[in-house]
Amino acid sequence: MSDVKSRVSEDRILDRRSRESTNLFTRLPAASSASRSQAQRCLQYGGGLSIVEWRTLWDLAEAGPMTIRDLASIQRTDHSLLSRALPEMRKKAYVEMHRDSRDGRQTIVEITAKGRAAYETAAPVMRRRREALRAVFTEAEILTFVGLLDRFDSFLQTPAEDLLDKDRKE
Amino acid sequence: MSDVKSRVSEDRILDRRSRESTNLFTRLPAASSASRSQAQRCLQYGGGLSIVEWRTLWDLAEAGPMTIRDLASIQRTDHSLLSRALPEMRKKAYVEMHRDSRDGRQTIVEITAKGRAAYETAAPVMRRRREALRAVFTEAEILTFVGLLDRFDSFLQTPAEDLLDKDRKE
DNA sequence: AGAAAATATATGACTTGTCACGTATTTATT
DNA sequence: AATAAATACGTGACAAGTCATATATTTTCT
Repeated sequence: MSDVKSRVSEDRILDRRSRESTNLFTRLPAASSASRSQAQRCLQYGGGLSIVEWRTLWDLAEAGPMTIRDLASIQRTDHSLLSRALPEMRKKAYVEMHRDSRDGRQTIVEITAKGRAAYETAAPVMRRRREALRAVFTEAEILTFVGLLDRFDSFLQTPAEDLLDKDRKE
Repeated sequence: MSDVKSRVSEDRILDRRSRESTNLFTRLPAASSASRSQAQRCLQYGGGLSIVEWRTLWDLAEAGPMTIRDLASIQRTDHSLLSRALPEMRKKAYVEMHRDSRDGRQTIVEITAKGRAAYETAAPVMRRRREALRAVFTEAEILTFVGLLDRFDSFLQTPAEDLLDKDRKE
């Protein structure tokens, strides 16, 4: 809808937009934001968890207690995001946290009964969403997609200096 | 690097991580964030523009003056992001803004000489980055990638209700 | 023309996410 | 054992992005 302008845009604008539509550096953030929005709306239907809360409860419910570092690694996000979200989740009694006795640096996070209840309210909604996605992409297409993302990720981990000093090879 | 743990993670954690690695809803935000970080580091080398500033100057330099709505459409982002960034850019004298005389709702944004200079400082760095990406993906692979993103995007525009009430078809 | 609907922009409140840096603890080195 | 290096986490500061809502201006409909 929003693409169809009632007023005629000038060609230079349309050209620019069309050109940018193949720019992965533009497309990925856009897709990611849209995905986040859709997830937030789904979670509204499933009890009102935030995305971070949902992901955390999901991981804990499926894989059991783990450290903040493990959660961040599974969710492919920064530990600080969890570090900030977890105290709030503990306040809501979704999780319990305690220092690891074998490694005093680590915090073990564990889901509570109330956390599991919240998870089970959201889970059917989120499962439907995943099923709906599987109706759009075949298994093979998902693997292609993921393979491209793997390669894109590894490109993104190239330090900026290496990208830019392509002449200065040692 | 961060994937290789010196301490042995339990299998349940590794299994969970591996399972989640094919979850597009996890992978896309991760790739997008990594892309943003890399861009920010590149822009540090190219004069210190923010991402929003860079995208805006790029569009204005390449396609000429346009409205906020046009910029948002090209950048596939929310207009409010631009709405907030532009006054700051005007203060830095990167852009000029004036009301459209033909449509008093619209604001026409135009690049200044100083804005163009900032653009030209950043542009070679960002061009190198795009070239580096083209060394990783063939033209055909990019098109495949973009095609998958198109389909993912259109899935994401499905309203949450439609996803969830798949039984209740009218 | 006048009322109603649509559009463009601004703004407050919020979420997700990064980075840099500090502290505590553990592991590695000498 | 003592020191150095690495690791886990917490936290401040900030960027990017969304949504809802308000306001001004056009457009459309009657």
